[in-house]
Amino acid sequence: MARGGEQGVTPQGEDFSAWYNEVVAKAQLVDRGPVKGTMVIRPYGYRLWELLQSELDRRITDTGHDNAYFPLLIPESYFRREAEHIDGFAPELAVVTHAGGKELDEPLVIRPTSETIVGEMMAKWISSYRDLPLLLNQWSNVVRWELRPRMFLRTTEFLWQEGHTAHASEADALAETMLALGFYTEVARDVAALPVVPGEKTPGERFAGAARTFTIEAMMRDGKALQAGTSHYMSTNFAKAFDIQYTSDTGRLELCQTTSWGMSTRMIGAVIMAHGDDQGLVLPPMLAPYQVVIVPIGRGEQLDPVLAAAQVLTAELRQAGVRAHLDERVQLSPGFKFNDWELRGVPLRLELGPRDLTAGTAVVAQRLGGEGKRTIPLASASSVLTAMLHDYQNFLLERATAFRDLHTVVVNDWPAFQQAVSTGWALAFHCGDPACEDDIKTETAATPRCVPRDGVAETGTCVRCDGESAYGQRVIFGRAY
RNA sequence: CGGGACGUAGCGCAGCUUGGUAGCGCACUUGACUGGGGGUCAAGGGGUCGCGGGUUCGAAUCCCGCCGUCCCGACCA
Repeated sequence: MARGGEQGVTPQGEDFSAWYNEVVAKAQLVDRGPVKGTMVIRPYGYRLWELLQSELDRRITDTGHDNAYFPLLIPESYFRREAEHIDGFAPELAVVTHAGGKELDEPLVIRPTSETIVGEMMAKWISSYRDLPLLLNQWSNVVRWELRPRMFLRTTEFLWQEGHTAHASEADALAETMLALGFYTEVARDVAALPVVPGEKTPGERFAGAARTFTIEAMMRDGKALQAGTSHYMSTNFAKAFDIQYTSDTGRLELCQTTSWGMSTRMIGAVIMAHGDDQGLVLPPMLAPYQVVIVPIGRGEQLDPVLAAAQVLTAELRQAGVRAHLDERVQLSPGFKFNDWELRGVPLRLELGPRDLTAGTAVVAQRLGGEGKRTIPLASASSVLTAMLHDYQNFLLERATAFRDLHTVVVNDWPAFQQAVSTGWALAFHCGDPACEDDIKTETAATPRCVPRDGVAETGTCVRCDGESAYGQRVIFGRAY
């Protein structure tokens, strides 16, 4: 077992699922709920979501979006108005048929997403081009009755942010779609230390009812892909279904162009699977509920001055903007606490004992990537730790980027493709035929993850069927969660 | 809904082949010693062995049925 500071390894293959479930439970992020696929998010796990939420919400509201709240229960008839939307969501809807002691005249759907009810209200709120753009966002919970739930990645109920906007022109709506994709790319990279690849979904992977679907794809430590955020351009599909219209400056009645975009608690699963190792969770400082944990050491009368100094230090660090936590649990040994906090992903640990106190120092250990333990002067603790947290955040991003690049292979033939998607991603030409996508999935379990946004314009023949490349560039294929 | 595994203390498991009235580790309680990498010793508390039926003097163990969970697929943020 690796000690703090050493490079951790993550179990591979079949052991990866077991490892993931164990980490989620041992780090005390969640418990299983009584209903299959639901999770009780514990305080430590919820704090991760809060920190992610605040970073994302700032970017959303700073760009002119307003938070609002729409009802959890949606009349079933709303879903029927957009044909593709209902087709896509029907199998996973949870429906309330009884309430108030009797059967309802019309069943109520527990929202799986809010396009329909937001669309209904947008139609009432928009009448002139002067009302556009309408930029709304909602923080909410949604329910989707998934066949195979998995903590954070695919729970029956999950928390998310859903943006819904209406625009006058296609160009404005597309710009909005890309703006949201940019929020996600930035939050993933700068907050979660995930080097995601933004790009467009192929037609077969599009959101039900969307004209174009964009995604950010993250690579997990077993080489699989995870869609960590998504942004949709709806064209006038929902505007037609819900009569979202405006009178233009030339007096003509026009349909709005709408968008929707979301990021969910799945992001926490991505962080666990992209950074974690056999010692447990690895958290980037920006997301860590506790960035520094102070473990006081000593017994009996020796402990009192240590505790007093630790309390002063904790206050100082908090003053300096560091999320510091003093572990005052008397019944546990220091060694136990070291392991406990490593398991829970805390970036830095500060050991403070009688020997340090007389020397005016403390011992720092970094969860990953450091050079073992380091002794620092107490007087400069806050500046040293702040710098270390900054470096550690960058280190995790660089490490994840190197991992992703190492497991992404440019391929031109089928054997190389099969090899690449068995351990990571393949960059390959594809014909765009859904039947060919299905064939590839049957053979390798890999699906097209996205057409990368920053891809190089290139042409070639399909890696599977030798047909003409459909996207003018290479497509990322990989197995996915 | 297919394919596989498993249900025994709060958690993780052994016992089942070859029936004899339940055990181990962790956790919990009390005390002492301890405390710089998951402490030691001592004493304790806690279980309708998933549910129902059958065979038997006797079932956690053998037989039949049911229920549930997890993993691999199909659905998906």
